[in-house]
Amino acid sequence: MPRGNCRGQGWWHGKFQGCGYRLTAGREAILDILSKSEGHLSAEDIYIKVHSKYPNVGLTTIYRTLDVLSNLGMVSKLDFGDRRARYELAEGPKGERHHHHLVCTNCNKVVDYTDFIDEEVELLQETEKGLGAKYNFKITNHIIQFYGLCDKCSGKK
Amino acid sequence: MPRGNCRGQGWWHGKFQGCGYRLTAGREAILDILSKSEGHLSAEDIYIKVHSKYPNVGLTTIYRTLDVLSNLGMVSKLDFGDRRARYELAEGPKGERHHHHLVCTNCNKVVDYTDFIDEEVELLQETEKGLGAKYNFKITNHIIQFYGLCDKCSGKK
DNA sequence: CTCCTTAATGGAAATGGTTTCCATTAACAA
DNA sequence: TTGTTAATGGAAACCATTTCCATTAAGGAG
Repeated sequence: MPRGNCRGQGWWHGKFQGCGYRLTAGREAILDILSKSEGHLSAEDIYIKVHSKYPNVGLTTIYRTLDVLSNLGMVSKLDFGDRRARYELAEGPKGERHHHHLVCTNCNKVVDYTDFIDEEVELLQETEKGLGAKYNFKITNHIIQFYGLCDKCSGKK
Repeated sequence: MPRGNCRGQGWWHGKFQGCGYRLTAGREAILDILSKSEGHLSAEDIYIKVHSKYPNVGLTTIYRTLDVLSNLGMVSKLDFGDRRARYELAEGPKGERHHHHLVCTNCNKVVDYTDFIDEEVELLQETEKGLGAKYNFKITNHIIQFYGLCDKCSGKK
């Protein structure tokens, strides 16, 4: 029962119902936390933050909701190599804070960069459109990441 | 002891020693399998293939070697959402078979695409150079993935 | 507003890919 | 050939994530 092929324009209050999802306290709590937090939160990070405000929301719901949001394209699920998924709000393609990631494969340090984003976004939108048409995909999200060694780690022998 | 900041040009026979890594039968076996296989292999896939030829290579070594190769930028570690890492040889940035991925978030189907790759590669190389300089990263690898619903999955309600 | 269908929930238990441990082996520089 | 130490493999541990299932509640129908 994939319902991710439903893409609204506005913000989530309407987005959910329009897609057949129910709007619950837990889901609102998670979106609330996500929109107020900077950085790349793990499911547990989110659980702790949500739990302090809504103690009756369980970890399982966190995972389930993040999965839904991810499928809807509202949240990006990221892997920085530290053995747990990280999540962040996916702004619209022209969103102000749109960025990609630079990851150190040694210490797992992550740099959010916004340089070159404009050119990237332009190309990605074309690519997305072209790929969607050619392969019949309804694309909701994308990920770009560069991997390497950061300043400190590349110095060490 | 990060040694990934060592990037040779040639192929792996020399690449290893130059970086201080030892060239062992297991490592050769894994590279051999990887270079002869199409597709996105899991650690276990590789283990099975390697094991049939070199029965004394253990799964642990597979993981360790893939990690080394990944840090060297010779192998890309991928996440398609099926709960296990996938690996493939990372050709040079201008390699013939260079491609990126389109992933269905419902059935985990993966499409390798090469469309738009030229433009992408060009932009990515500039970006890589710029980012490397600005943030002092020695970049060895990158990943681009589009997520959405494939033909079949977007039809279902 | 009330009823009813069924999506959503949460806590506990299970899962399983990946890592850790450690004694043993072997790569390769001297 | 020898010595140093990286590399190995098998078993056990790890732990993020999923599955189970009985219970709750969202929201459309009347």
